[in-house]
Amino acid sequence: MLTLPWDHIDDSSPIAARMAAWAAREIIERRFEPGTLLTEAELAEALQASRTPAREAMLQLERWRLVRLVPKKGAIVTTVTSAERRDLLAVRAMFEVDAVQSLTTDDGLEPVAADLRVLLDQQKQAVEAGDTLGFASADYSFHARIIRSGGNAVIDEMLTTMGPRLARLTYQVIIDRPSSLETLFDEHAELTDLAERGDVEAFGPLVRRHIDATHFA
Amino acid sequence: MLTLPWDHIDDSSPIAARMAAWAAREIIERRFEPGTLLTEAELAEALQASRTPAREAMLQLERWRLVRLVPKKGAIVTTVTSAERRDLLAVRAMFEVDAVQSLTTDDGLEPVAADLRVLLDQQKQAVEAGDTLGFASADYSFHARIIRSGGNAVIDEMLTTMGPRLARLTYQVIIDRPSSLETLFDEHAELTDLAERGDVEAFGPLVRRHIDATHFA
DNA sequence: ATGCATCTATCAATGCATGCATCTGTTATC
DNA sequence: GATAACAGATGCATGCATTGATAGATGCAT
Repeated sequence: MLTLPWDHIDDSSPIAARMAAWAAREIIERRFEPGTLLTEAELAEALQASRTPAREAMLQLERWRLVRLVPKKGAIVTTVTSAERRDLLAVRAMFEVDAVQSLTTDDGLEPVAADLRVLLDQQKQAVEAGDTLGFASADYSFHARIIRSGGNAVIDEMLTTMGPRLARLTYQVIIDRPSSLETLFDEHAELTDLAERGDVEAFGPLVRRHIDATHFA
Repeated sequence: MLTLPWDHIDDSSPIAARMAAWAAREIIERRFEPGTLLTEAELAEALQASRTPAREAMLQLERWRLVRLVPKKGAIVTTVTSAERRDLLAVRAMFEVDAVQSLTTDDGLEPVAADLRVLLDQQKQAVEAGDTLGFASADYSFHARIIRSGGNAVIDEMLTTMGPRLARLTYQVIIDRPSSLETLFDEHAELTDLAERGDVEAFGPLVRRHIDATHFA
C-alpha cells in the first residue's frame, strides 16, 4: 500500500536498515531533538553492532533529510523549518493533483476510494489508541495512495524518499496542535467521500484547501 | 547553477564520492552496459581503493537509479526503459510548468533568461566539440535553471537526485538518434526567446511540446 | 598582574583498509 | 536429476590514519 520505508523492516533485515529505521523513529518522535549531534558510534552501540552498518544508516538518514551530514564532524538532527513545511506540502499537493487529473474516466476513482476508506479507518484506530506515529504513518499512506493512482513510478520513488519527512511533519503538527487532528481526519473523510463519488473535478481544490486548513491554520 | 552531482567532485573529494562520480559517467557513456554486474571489488580496484568506499558509492549509484542493488548478489546496471523515460520527463515537465507558473509578475523571467542564454551557449559549444555528455549536462542545467526559479527547495533536491538519470536519458537520445540534437537545441533556443520576452503563458505548452518533439518523435 | 590573542596538545569523530562470516549461484559428482 | 562442494559476492567487525574542534598553555601588550 506504499507505506513508510521502515514498515517492511524486521529482525531478519540487514542491521544497517534496522539502524536507519530505529533512528528515524527516534528522530520523528523527538527522542533525538533537532540540533543533536548523532554519532556513528552511539548508533552502533544502540543496536549492538559495529560502525560500518551505522555509517550506512547515516547515509539513509541524510537521504531522508532527518539529519545533515557534516564531513569529519557528524550527523546533526535537522529542524523542520516553516519553509520546508511549505515546500514539502506544495510538492505533495502537486503530485496529488497531477495523479487525480491523470485519472481519466476509463479507470476512475473507485479502486482508490476503497483503499482510502481502509486507511481512513486505520487513522481512526490510531487516534483512539493515542498512537501519534501510527496516525502520521496512516496519513502518509492515505496521501500516497492518491498519488500512486497516477501510475508514475518516478513520482512513487520520490514520494517514498519524502515519506519520513512527511511523517515527521505530520507528527509535529499533531504534537504542537492536537486540535488539528480532528480537522485532518475530517478532511480526509471528505476526500474519501469525494473519491467514492468519483468527483475528479473537485479533488484539486479540496486537496489545496486541506493543506491550508490543517497545516497553515 | 545547479549542475550534475559530480561536477563539484575533484581529487580532494572523498574517495567514495569520486568512485560514484566515475562509475556514473562510465554508465552514462555506456562503457558499463545495462545488465552488467558491477561488483564492489572492481569499483575499488578501478580507483585503487578499498571496498568500504566502493560500497558507499554503490549506494549513491542506486539512489541515482543507475544500478539496482540485489542483496548478497551485486549491483546490476539498469536499463532506461520507455516507461522510465515517460515518467521522468513527465516529472520534469510538471516541475517546469509549476515553476514558471509560480513566477508571478513581481519577479519575472528576466534573470532566468540571462542564465538560459549562457547555458544555451554551453550547449552550442558542446555540440561543436562533439561532447555528448557535455551537452547532456548543459541540457540538464538548462531545465534545472527553469525549475530552480520556482524557489522550492524540496523540488531542487529531487531534481538533483534525478539529474544523473536525466543526463543518461539525454545522452542516450542523442546517441540513438543524432538528428534529435538539432531539434533539442532549436527548442531550447525557442524557450530562451520566450523567457527573454517574459511570456509566462506560452511556457507551459511549449515545454510539453518540447518533450514530445524531442523524446517521442 | 591581568586580559587577550595565538599556538599547541589532545580528543573525539569520521574516512578508509582489511579480514572474516555468510549467503547465493554454479559446477561437479553420484 | 538431486545433492554436495566450491567460488564469488556481499554483510559486517575491527583497527589505524586523518581531521576538526577545543581546552589549556604560552607569550605579549596593557
